[in-house]
This record gives sequence, C-alpha cells and structure tokens, in this order.
Amino acid sequence: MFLATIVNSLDAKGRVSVPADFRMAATHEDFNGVIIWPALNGGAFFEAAGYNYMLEMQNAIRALPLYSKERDKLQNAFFGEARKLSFDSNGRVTMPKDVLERLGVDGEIAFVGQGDSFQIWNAQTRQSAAQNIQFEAVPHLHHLGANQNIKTPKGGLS
Amino acid sequence: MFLATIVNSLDAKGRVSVPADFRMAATHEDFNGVIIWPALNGGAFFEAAGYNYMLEMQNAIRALPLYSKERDKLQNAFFGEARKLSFDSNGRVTMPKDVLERLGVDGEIAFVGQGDSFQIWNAQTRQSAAQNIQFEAVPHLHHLGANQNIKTPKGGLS
DNA sequence: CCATATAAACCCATGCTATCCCATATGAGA
DNA sequence: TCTCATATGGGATAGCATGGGTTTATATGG
Repeated sequence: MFLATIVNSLDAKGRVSVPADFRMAATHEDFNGVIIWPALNGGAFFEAAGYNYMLEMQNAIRALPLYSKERDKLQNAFFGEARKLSFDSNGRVTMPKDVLERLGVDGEIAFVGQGDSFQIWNAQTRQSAAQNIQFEAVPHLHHLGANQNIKTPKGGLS
Repeated sequence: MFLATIVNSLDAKGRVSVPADFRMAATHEDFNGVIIWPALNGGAFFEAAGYNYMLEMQNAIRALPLYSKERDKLQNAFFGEARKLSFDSNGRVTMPKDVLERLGVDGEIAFVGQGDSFQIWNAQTRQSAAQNIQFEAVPHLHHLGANQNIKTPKGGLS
C-alpha cells in the first residue's frame, strides 16, 4: 500500500529516488519500476502505480467493445499518455524532460501515497495545494462510520 | 503492452525507428516486425500491432462463415489493406510511400500506445488531435470504477 | 533467360541518453 | 558505537536513434 508523502530531490541527471516503501509496493516480476500518467482529473500532478495496477486497467478496458468511443478515449488517455519508468540499481528513476516541465519541477519532488496508487508532484506545488487537506476530508468522513457533525476543537496542529 | 507516445523522425530513405519498447511488445518468433492497417474507425492514422494480434484477429474472422458478407468485408479491410513492416538490424522499418502520403508525413512520426496495439500518426496531426485527451476521457472513467462527477481542480498540468 | 532499374535489406559509424557501478553521507536501529 | 538501509553524487558503459555506404532482392523490359 502506498502511504505517506515523501519528498526527494532531483539530481543533475534528472533522476530521483522513489521512496523505498513505494518501490516495495510497486514490485512486479514482469516490470521493475512504475508507470505514470497525467492526472485524469486535471490536477497538477502525475498519477503513478506499479505494473499490477496497469494490468487491472488493461483488463477493465479490454472489457469494452473494440472501436467503441469509450474504449478509444480511455486507451488514448491511459496508454497513450503513460510512461514506464524503471528503477536503476539504486531505486531511482529518470524523469522525462517533458514530464518535469509539465509538473514545473524546480528540484524537489513529492511522492504522495493514495493507497493503491500514488501521485507525483512538484514539491512546492503540492505544499500549496495541500494546505487544508484534513478539513477538506471532514464532510466525507461518514463513509468511515464517523459522526455527521464533527466540531473542530480549538488549537490544532500547526 | 504498448505504452506512451513516442516521436521519431523519418530519414531520407523513408525509414523510421520503432521505439525499443514497442519492438519488445511486438516480438513474435514467426515474424520480426509489425503489421499496420488503415484506422478502421476512419481516423487519420494507421493502426499497428505485433503478429500475435493479427493471429487473434484471424481467429475471430475464421469464426465467420466463408463467403458471408461480414467475413468478406472484414477480410478486405483487415488483411487486404494491411502491410507487414519488418525490422532492420537497427530496429527500423521502411514506411511505404503511399502510407506516408496518406498520413501526410512531413518528417516526424508519432507512435501512440493503445495497450494491445498502437497507432502511427504524422506527429503534427497527432498533436492537434490530442490536445484534450485527458478531458475527453473523463465521461468514460466510470468504466474504470471512477466517480460519475469528477471535478477538475484549479491549476492543472501545463 | 538475361539485363536493368528500383527499392529493400545489411552493415558500420556516431552522438546522445539511460543505465550500471562504485563511492559517500545520513540516519535509524541494534 | 557499530551496522545496515536509504538517498545522493559522479564516472564508466551500454543501448538506442539516426545517418549513410554497400549489397541483395524484386519487378519489369528486352
């Protein structure tokens, strides 16, 4: 499972270490690395996952009729825009130049766990976007069996 | 699996390198190359795949009665219009002149992964056609288990 | 059946980039 | 304090895309 937000730095060759925990979670015998694709919800990040996740997507897409509009669009968005990034012997990946540009990377990259997948951000961008994460989750906590009315006590974490 | 969009250039002899990943994915012991055919949905590209994909299509067509209208039409569109392009020792294929003309190729060729197959475009044409791919996929994401209403956050990828 | 033109296949060379490999720093845990 | 895993830096190597010369195949005409 992909957990936590981890920030690592891009080196002069465009490489970045994928957090060790994430490497474990992404392990697959047929491909030693991760697959990334531009966020399908239009967010300023790339989504990423192990090969296994991709195989599941492939199965879901294969269930759609050949040449149907939905299959066509999904294949283009998913397979057409995806990249395979394989780990080097130290667990790093080389980030393609155009990906770095689209992310606006300036040195630090954030890996954000999402359970079955994770996200790749420019660390700065992530920090701005993530200011109010806990509070944004509150209206949806009932899915976890929570009370409908949660009151925020005074003096939370800084 | 055919993943990513890769642009390579056509040389003076009409050759183009098939991306190494695609060569791997297309590997078949009986034919070292790819098969291409004009897009069956009428798009401005050729579809392409390894020999294996072609064998599957052949099986599907064989299931139809000989001399039936549907078998006849499919055989013509598929086998009649298809070309075998074999790899040279450096992993390139020679693009037939008429294919280049139909694609309107002006030097750069785009290979677009589609999972089980891939597409071959004039790079320019592809770029124009692919501007809003992610957003066009959104209405269909529920096939992958996604929410029906996806909100695009502010400030996406460039 | 041979001669010729055209195009396809083969071969080698080059530059660029990704990958490999080794070295070092840092921090966690025994 | 010592050991080990991780993150990071940098030199060496291998793979890939590309250009171009040479040879082989194929089709067409005599």
